[in-house]
Amino acid sequence: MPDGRNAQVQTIDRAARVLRAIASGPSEGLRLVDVTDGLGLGKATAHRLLRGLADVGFVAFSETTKRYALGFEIYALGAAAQRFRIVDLARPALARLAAKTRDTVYLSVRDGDHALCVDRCTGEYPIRTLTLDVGDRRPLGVGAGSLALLAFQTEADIARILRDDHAMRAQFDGFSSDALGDMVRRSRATGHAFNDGYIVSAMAAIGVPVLDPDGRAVAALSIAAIRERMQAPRSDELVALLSAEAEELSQLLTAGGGKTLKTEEFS
Amino acid sequence: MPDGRNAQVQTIDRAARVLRAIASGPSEGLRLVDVTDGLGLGKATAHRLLRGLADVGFVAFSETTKRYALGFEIYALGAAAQRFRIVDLARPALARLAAKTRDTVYLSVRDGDHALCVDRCTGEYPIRTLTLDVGDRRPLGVGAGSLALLAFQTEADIARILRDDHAMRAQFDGFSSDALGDMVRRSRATGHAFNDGYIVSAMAAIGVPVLDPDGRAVAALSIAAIRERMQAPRSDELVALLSAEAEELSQLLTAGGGKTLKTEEFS
DNA sequence: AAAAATGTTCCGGTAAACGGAATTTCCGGA
DNA sequence: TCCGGAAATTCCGTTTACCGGAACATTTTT
Repeated sequence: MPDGRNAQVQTIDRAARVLRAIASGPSEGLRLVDVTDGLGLGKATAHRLLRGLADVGFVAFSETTKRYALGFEIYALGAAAQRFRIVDLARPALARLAAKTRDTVYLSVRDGDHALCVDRCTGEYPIRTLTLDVGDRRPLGVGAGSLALLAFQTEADIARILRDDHAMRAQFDGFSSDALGDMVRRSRATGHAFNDGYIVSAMAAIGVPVLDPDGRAVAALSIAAIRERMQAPRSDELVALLSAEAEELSQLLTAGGGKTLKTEEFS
Repeated sequence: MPDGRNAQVQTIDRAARVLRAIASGPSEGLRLVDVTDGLGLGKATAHRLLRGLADVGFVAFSETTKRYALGFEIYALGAAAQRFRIVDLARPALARLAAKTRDTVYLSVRDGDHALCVDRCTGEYPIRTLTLDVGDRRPLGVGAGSLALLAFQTEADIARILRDDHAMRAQFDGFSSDALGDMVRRSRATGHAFNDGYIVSAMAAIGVPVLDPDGRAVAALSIAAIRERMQAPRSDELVALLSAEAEELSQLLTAGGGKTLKTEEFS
């Protein structure tokens, strides 16, 4: 189940489900029945939604094949979500890290007071530690990547988050304001975050921030593995590898930041 | 006005407007009032829609700044719209062509029986010919890019389109099935489409197909200018430039096509 | 501290969505 | 070419989910 809660506005919830179904379907598109069966909607309802989505350009309908695919407007909206441009830029780095270390590598960005996992790359080591799925959120500070993000926000922000966000960390053990404050301090000192089995005891993770020119974290690279693979000599190598890629990413971001691809406006 | 008709499903129509408003707003996001004022919605209505969109991850809400920005789900959907990957791949080519020729360059893809303009790059020549906006649709065959797309579909498809789509070409002069059939034949023979003022009399355009390995057009590059700039010696150069870029793009597509970026599934 | 602007919630009326069923279109097989 | 089944589309009476004015809360400005 993607997100537990559902439906403040029924139509939006359903439309979103439809779009996700189409997105995860074959590239030639879905037929009406595929949507109805997949989502348990009535034919009439699904049809009405699809037509509505087609009217606004979110899906494209092929008269000849009777199939629905994602439309250009969705692509254009996605391209306008500049905050996530880093996913494209970082993908090669993730792939390199996963290949070199054989472990699982994550990319997270800040989303409000949460860390949002926006990409993941799996290495070929046989024991996999898939703690996070793409799209998952964690309170800032909980997890290596999340901690790296938190530790390199502004001091004021960190203070506020430590103070106010206690509730959203309640379900995790060992993330009281004080404990987390210590972790933040250590992370700032060393330049990287270390999660030694705080969440899942058999595994550990390292996170490093991707900094903007002001030294604020705009993203975090992290790597997770079973604890045996995160011990002394290897962990240092991993920190070095991550830091190097993060540094390179920072430069890519500031370099490419200026010449923001300006797709012509609609509206 | 983006698309003339509106509202099969009111909520979807409104939600789409909201998303577009956010997309074309500042990157720090829009406030509730910005949305209400911009779209003429009531406060309660806009608020409900925004919350619904936030619930499904289409917008992200910052508690601290009270601003709404595009959410990760929209980005993920956009990235899943593989058909439009070509836009990113082609952008450098468009930029090069616009710089070299100083004219306006377009990228179009087939969308049903229409050509859909998916990107545009403006050269610095003082007389600009902005016939197409990004997002605009033209019946297949009407316009240089559109004609290039049509001419390199399968023979059966071309025949059907010539036969059946007369109605959608009615508002354009000189695009009867016979006339268009001739244009198609000429385009197939020469490898490029030429539009010598058929639509707007003072201007002309050249289009070339971007072919897949089977020789089917998946996109078209086109360039438009006032007719004076589209005469004999220069037009040949333009055809050569366009063809070269189109060829390169074809190879990029087939090369990059295999290793499709597989972002992990949500479900 | 008051005032203005913005954000959030409430709630009854009603338009808009719902969905079962009828109709039409499409497609594969004989 | 015709037929039968599956899918797509439309119809329409029912009802629910959305609407939006207004009250309330919060934030920002003066």
